[in-house]
Amino acid sequence: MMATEEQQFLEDYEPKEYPSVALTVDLVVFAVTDSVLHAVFIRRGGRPFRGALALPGGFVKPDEDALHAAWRELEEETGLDLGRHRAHVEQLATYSSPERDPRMRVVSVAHLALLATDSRTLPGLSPGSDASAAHWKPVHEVLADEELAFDHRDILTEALERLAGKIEYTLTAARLVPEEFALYQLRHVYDAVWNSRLDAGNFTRKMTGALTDTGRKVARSKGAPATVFTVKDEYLSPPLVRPAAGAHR
Amino acid sequence: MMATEEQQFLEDYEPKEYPSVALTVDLVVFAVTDSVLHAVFIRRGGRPFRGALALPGGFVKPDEDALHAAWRELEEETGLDLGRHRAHVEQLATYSSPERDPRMRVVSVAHLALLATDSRTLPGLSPGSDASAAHWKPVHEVLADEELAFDHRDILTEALERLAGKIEYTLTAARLVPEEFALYQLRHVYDAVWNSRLDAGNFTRKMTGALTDTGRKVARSKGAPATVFTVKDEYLSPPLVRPAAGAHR
DNA sequence: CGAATAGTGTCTGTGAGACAATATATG
DNA sequence: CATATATTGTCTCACAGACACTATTCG
Repeated sequence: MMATEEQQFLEDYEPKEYPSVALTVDLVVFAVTDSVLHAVFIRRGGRPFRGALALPGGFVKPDEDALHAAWRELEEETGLDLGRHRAHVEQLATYSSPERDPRMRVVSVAHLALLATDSRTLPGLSPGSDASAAHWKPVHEVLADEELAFDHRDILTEALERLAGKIEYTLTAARLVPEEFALYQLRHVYDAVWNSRLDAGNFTRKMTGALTDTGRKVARSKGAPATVFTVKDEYLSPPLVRPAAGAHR
Repeated sequence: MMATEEQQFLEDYEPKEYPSVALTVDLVVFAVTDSVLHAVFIRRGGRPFRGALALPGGFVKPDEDALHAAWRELEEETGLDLGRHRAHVEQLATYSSPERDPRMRVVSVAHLALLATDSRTLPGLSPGSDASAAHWKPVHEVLADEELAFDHRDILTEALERLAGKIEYTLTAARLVPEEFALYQLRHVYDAVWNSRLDAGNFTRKMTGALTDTGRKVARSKGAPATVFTVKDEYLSPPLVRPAAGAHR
């Protein structure tokens, strides 16, 4: 029996010495303040790509899967208290070019992380031992002006496109806003991600179907008080349509 | 300088002995015949999961990325002449649970592959050295009746959902028919994937905007001859909406 | 009061979906 | 001619988007 299994093993995995790689996760951590989409970056101190911006990340440990590693790194690298920020983490894509890290073969499973904010202040990054100066930066400015290490520009771009697409047909945008929120907060998330100015009236009508009215109101600096909502349905039907700016790739 | 780099290396990659994994690709290969969606499976001869169906796959080599490995395995495991079938391959997701293969730590990057058919015959699988009895099976029947090895049921389900979602707003369905095709062929793809019966008239009107009329016609066994089209736009605007059956998840 | 904002009302155009009508092929 | 299919036409309903309007609050 044992011999059979061993034989079978060899049959399935022909090469006795199979290739092995180092497995990491990279994180695109998004949050929105004042209608501006921000992400967490780390300024690289050493080679390669010294001085460039990089995404937080780290190794996947032997006893965890990639998603678990992403959550752990999110906590370690950013020093965030994730319970307070109702984080959402999902897998994006895997980057496996043999040349993506000049030092060694590193395959990275990129993840998208969304943190809730009150629309005024970004989650505080209290640098832990790992966190070498992790800080928030406006995503669109970074993409326009900054050099990004490794293939992190590709990862960031893909993360942005994923988010922009996903909020069309889901209430994923609510992950970037407190559990109880006013419609203007949610609308600002859409504006930040889509670089748009959605009509407040139409937005109200289309969203309220998927939301629960708490009955409470919240005062703004000026104007009428806004109703406080919570999410009822995770999916939007019919979907919201992204206005012209780059709708198709 | 050399010392600095070494020092920096250690700074970035703290653990001297970083964890390593075996990296593989798994393939979900789809094709459509007579309005039925099929996929390629391999009946497992040995443990674990003896007798269960598995997806084709294999190791990612040291000098290639996952997508390249997927193309290579598609050729090797199925013995297909890919040029003839205008294959489309894209990354799906990465499966990294430490227990997904009881023998060792294997991380797999799942890929979706689409093969074009003339709607009558499936691409012939000429088993190469690797291909231990790879064969086509109807996807919905397999999901209903068969045991699937490892986490391949999850992978297959995710592939199906990805395809079903993607053909809503792209002409990805055209990857499953010849380069020049009649509308009924394309419609049969939608019916196979969505398990639907789309109205032929409405389908014609919505599709023709994204297609180029070749001017030629093709005769059917009965009825009027159908116009032959090619793809003009890769994206559908406005998108096609999937009818009720399982629209949301 | 004036300015700003929330939420509703209204109108118009587009298009989806159901189905009829017409044209074209086979046997 | 009977039947099957492609393609176009027609009608109705839903809704998106633009924008006006009302209500509510702050200074």
